[in-house]
Amino acid sequence: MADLNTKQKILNASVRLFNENGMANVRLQQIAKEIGISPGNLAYHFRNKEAIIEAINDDLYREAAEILSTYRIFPNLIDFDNQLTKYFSFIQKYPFYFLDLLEIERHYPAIRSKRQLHISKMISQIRKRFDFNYNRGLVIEEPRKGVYNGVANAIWVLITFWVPQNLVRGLEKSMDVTQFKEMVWNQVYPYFTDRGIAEYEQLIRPLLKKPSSEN
Amino acid sequence: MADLNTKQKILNASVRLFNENGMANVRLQQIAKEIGISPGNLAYHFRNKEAIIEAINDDLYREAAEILSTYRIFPNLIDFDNQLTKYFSFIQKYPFYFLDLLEIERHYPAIRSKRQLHISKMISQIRKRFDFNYNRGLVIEEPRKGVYNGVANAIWVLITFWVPQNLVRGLEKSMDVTQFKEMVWNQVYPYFTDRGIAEYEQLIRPLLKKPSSEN
DNA sequence: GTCTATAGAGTGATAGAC
DNA sequence: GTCTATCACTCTATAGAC
Repeated sequence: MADLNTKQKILNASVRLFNENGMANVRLQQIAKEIGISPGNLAYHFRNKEAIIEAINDDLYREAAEILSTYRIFPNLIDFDNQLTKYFSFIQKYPFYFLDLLEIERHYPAIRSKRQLHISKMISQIRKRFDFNYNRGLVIEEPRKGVYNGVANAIWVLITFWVPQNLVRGLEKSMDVTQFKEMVWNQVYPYFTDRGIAEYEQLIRPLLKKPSSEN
Repeated sequence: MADLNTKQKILNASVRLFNENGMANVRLQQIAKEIGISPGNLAYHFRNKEAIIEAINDDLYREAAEILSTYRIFPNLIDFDNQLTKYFSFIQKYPFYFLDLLEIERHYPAIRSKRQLHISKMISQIRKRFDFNYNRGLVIEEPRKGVYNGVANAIWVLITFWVPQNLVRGLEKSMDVTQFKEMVWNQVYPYFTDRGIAEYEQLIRPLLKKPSSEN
């Protein structure tokens, strides 16, 4: 473990520096210096900066796709809660990616389409949960056409930006997965039926109890 | 109106270009070219790029502060709904600012403290509305300490990032103020008392009816 | 695979004439 | 107030030795 190959060292250092300084502000020399190699050597392993970013991007989407793939035949409330837990860790691992999204899209268009596709999948998966839970009688019928699309969109915004923005504001201390999940669940709450509220209170609410601070 | 002074022309062109390309990607020469002046002339009016950004920032905060200042002695539900309408226009006017937030903070620290202050004011004003409406019997008592701070925070994230992110995703067509406001109101909904729900349905819901698309 | 050294392409900012 | 010309600097990418 202590002796990773140079290629992997470069990727690890890049992610670390990107998270700290933002992608646009990290110089190739800085990455090289960070792991004690020369700029020339770095260029030997990655043709250019874009190649580094694409490699990171691939890793990142592999992880993201894995989270999405846990969507099951029976996507109940607990299932979604589990997914949220995983997303929380994921976003904490790559905050730069969500803060630099627009810059990435502008400078590396190849990455853009991949991302747009993933966002669509994510939102549509969230959207499908409404249909599923409507059939189970846990959420009400869509009040007007497009409402649940809107809610799914809001959930995506919160999942995607709540963590990085709190990091930027220096609130990492007061940020925990419980708060994150409760916030997301609040998006669904207005659309629960009585049965939905009952199931939520029984299955999910207990999971959102703050762990005692003495730990 | 057609003959603004050069200083104002520079600011207008800068905002336009920043919105299109992102602040970091707009060259001083590009701004100069946009309004048909030389780079030297631009430098005469603004010492450097930071001076341009600070001037825009000042305008921007003047507008933002004006919206916040409409918080009244009697901040009822309609009052908040009005504020949301104003915020929606404001954010549409300066989307670059919310997308480039992190870059601005990194490169122009003077701007950072102003922004942090404004965010705090905004969130704390949202937070105060919960106390006020608790006293009026429209929202329930805070279930646990910190919950309403969390909701106020989520509302801020949504107000701040929903519009710019939908612009980035190319969804400006399907984006309207009604959808925006309904999404924000959904944050409050889980905490309404029965009386709160009644007042919401009576006063706010009618405002959220989509205008007929034939217009 | 790794190094040193530097070419090449901008970009922000300035000098000085008009 | 406005212009042209250019300096000083930064950063990416490459050349070529080991």
